[in-house]
This record gives sequence, C-alpha cells and structure tokens, in this order.
Amino acid sequence: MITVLLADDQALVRGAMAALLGLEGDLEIVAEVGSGDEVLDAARRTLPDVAVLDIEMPGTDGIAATAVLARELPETRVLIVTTFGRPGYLRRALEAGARGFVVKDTPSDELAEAVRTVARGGRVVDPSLATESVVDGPNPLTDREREVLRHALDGGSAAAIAARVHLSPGTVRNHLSSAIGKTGSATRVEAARRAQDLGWL
Amino acid sequence: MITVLLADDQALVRGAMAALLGLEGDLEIVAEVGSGDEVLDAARRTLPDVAVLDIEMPGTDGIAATAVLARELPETRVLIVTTFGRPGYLRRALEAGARGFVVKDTPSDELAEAVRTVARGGRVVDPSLATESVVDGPNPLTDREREVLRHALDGGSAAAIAARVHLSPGTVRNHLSSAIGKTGSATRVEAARRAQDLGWL
DNA sequence: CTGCCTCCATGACACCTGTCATGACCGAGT
DNA sequence: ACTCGGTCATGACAGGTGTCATGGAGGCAG
Repeated sequence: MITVLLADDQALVRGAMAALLGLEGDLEIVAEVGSGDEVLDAARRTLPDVAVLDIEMPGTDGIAATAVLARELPETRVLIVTTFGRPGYLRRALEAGARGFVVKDTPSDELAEAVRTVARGGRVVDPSLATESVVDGPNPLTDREREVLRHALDGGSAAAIAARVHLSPGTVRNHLSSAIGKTGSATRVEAARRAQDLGWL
Repeated sequence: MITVLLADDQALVRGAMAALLGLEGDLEIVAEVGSGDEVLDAARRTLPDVAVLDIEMPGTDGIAATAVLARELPETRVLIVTTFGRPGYLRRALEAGARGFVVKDTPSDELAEAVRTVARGGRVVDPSLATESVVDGPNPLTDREREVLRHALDGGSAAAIAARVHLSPGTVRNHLSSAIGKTGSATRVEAARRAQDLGWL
C-alpha cells in the first residue's frame, strides 16, 4: 500500500484528485492540506510515501515545501502537480528535491502511475517541459531584478516600486532596464510577464 | 439518474472531477470534453441533464458555451465551475443562462449537491461573490476600451497596441486614459489588471 | 591583492505616457 | 431637431520611462 499526502489550495480540485487516486487499490490518501505551510506538519504525522504538491499555493508554495520535506523527511518522495508548465518551475522543483513533475494537462489516468513510479524511487518528468528547460537555460536574473520585476507586474510607477523595496527610483529603473535586456523585451511589464511565464520569478 | 457533461481544459482536473462525481450513486458522467468548442456537439449526442463547465478554456470559453447551450438545448442546465471568483464572470454567466456558479475553492463534497440542485431546476450561486457583484456594479467599459485593455495586458507600447487594433496611437491612449479613469487606476497596466480581476475583459 | 561581478545611486538624454482641449462622424433616444 | 454617448483623431503639456555613463561599496575566486 502506497500512502499519499495531497496539497492543493483549491478544495474542489484537491477533493477530486483524492477521489481519483482513491479509486486505485494500491493507493491510500492519508492527508489532505490546502496550503504549503501545513505540509510538513501533516507529513510528520502521517509519514506518507509520496507527497503530491501543487506549486501555486498561498503562503509557502509547493517548491519551498518540497525543499523542507527533502530536508526533514527524505523518505517522503515529492511529486509536483501544477497548472503551469513553466521551465523555471521544473528546474527549481528538481533542485529542491522533487522526484516528479507533472502538469495538470496530462491525462488523469497517468497520475496514479506517476505516483507509483515516484514511490518506488523512480523519476517522472514531463518530456516537452524538460527540453524547454534545457533550451531556455537557467534563470539569468539577479535577486534584486527578480524582486523588482515581481512588483512591476501590477503596473505601478518606478517611484511606487522603489517605496516598496526601499531603493531609489533611479536604481529601480536600472534593475528594470537590466531585466528588460535579459528577457529580450521592450518594456518592464513585458519583461515581467516573460519572466513569469518562464518561471523565473 | 442525473446525466452530466464535464468540460475543463485540464485533463487531470477533468478526470478527477469525473471520479469525484462518479462516486455518487445518482450521477452519471456521459461526456467529457476539453474545450468549449466541443461542448455543443457532445451535448447534442448525449443530452445531459447538467453541463458542468469551466470558464477558462481555449477557443470558446465556458460563458460563450453557456449561451450556446441555453439557446440550442434549453433542457440542459449549466453549472459553471471556475478557478477565478470574478464578479463580472458571475454576472456574465447568469446573463448567458447559467443556473449555477461555483468556484473551485468550495469543498469537494458540495459539488455533487450543486449538480443535483441545478438538475432539479434550482439555482446555486456563491453568496460572497454575489454580494461583490452587486457592490462593484456592472462593467462600465466600452467595447473599444475592453479591446485596448486586453492588449495592454502584455505591456506593449501605445504604438504596438495601435497596430494590433488598427487605430491611431493617440486614440489608443485616449481609450486607455478613459479606462484608467473608470477603474480608478494610475497606469494602463494597473487598469488592465483591475479590469481582469473584476472579470470585465 | 586584484580583477570581476553585483548592488546602489545620480545625472542627463530622447522618447513614451497620461491628460486635457478640441473637433468630427454616427446611431439611439426624448 | 436636439441631445447624448461612443468612436476616431490631432496637438500640446508635465511627468514618467528606458538607456547610458559614471561612481563607490562590498563579496569572492584566482
């Protein structure tokens, strides 16, 4: 019997995935949580073989939760199941110690098989995403550039961003200009969107 | 027996929801599709009592599919199940003829009940979203403003937007300025984001 | 220790944005 | 007939943006 922890912030999706995996005779859902913060506690209590984690969650996201699990409970293998197939997500998830990475576009009957593969120590990686990840290369942005780009996403002025990150407006514009160059964009917003699409934020 | 059609572009989620509803003795999934374009065909073939539709789908979205179903197959009741609880979505879905509107944050055990309620002719509406929809009022944007705002989302210049919508750059800036005023924003991108969050695009 | 990179900051430049005034065309409503 | 709102356009203005040069501070591999 393979025991499974499920983490996804959308209750309906979480429950539905539990129902899906529950149909398999060899899988047992031992915990369900709705945020990354609850993952470690639940995992400590139930010691699951596999943790199925979404990435986009409030508070601790799935990648940070993966890193914590890999450190604290290395026996629990992590399978990331996410909406967005962003190359940077895959890279960061694997670096954090994930054993599998599946997007929510994949046929539902493959999920159980992915869980089994991960449980027995194997790896599952979306192949098209893996090639994309190789082609795009690693994240070239510096910490500051990422921070400034995140705030640029919602369209504030340089002064507004500067106030939020405690920098001078001129410095913010320098970081943005650098990020625009690295992403091959023309404006800060385009740069922020491209960086987000690539999973660089 | 209540027959159900399921439409969601994420195969894994779609399959999981099918598993969830399949656990109920009185529900039967008679069709599963991954885009709004396939909804009408599948509904014509299977004549389901209830169509459970996601909004964000490639091609015809769930709201447009609702309108088509309401016109062509009024016997089939539509239940919208969506990720984003945007007030404008609720309003447009109800105007298109949806009988229920549920966000994916709701507990999974309530989905089956929502399907039953809709099947027997009742209505299901997320209460917090309903009040938000009333408070925010209807969409004040004109067609042009919406079109220009959609293109403003990805951060191009006024000239770039103008080329895509076949207008002069000055006119684009006028529409953007008007939209900025209506959304209470300071920049075009902020206006576009707020409009999107409210379901106005 | 010395490059080398990142970070932070300032000033200057051409260009873009947001705003406002103004004008013209059209269809809908009273 | 008249007003009203949406559409399209132009011109002008203050202020913001993207870029570059330049400078100094700190960290880190050779």
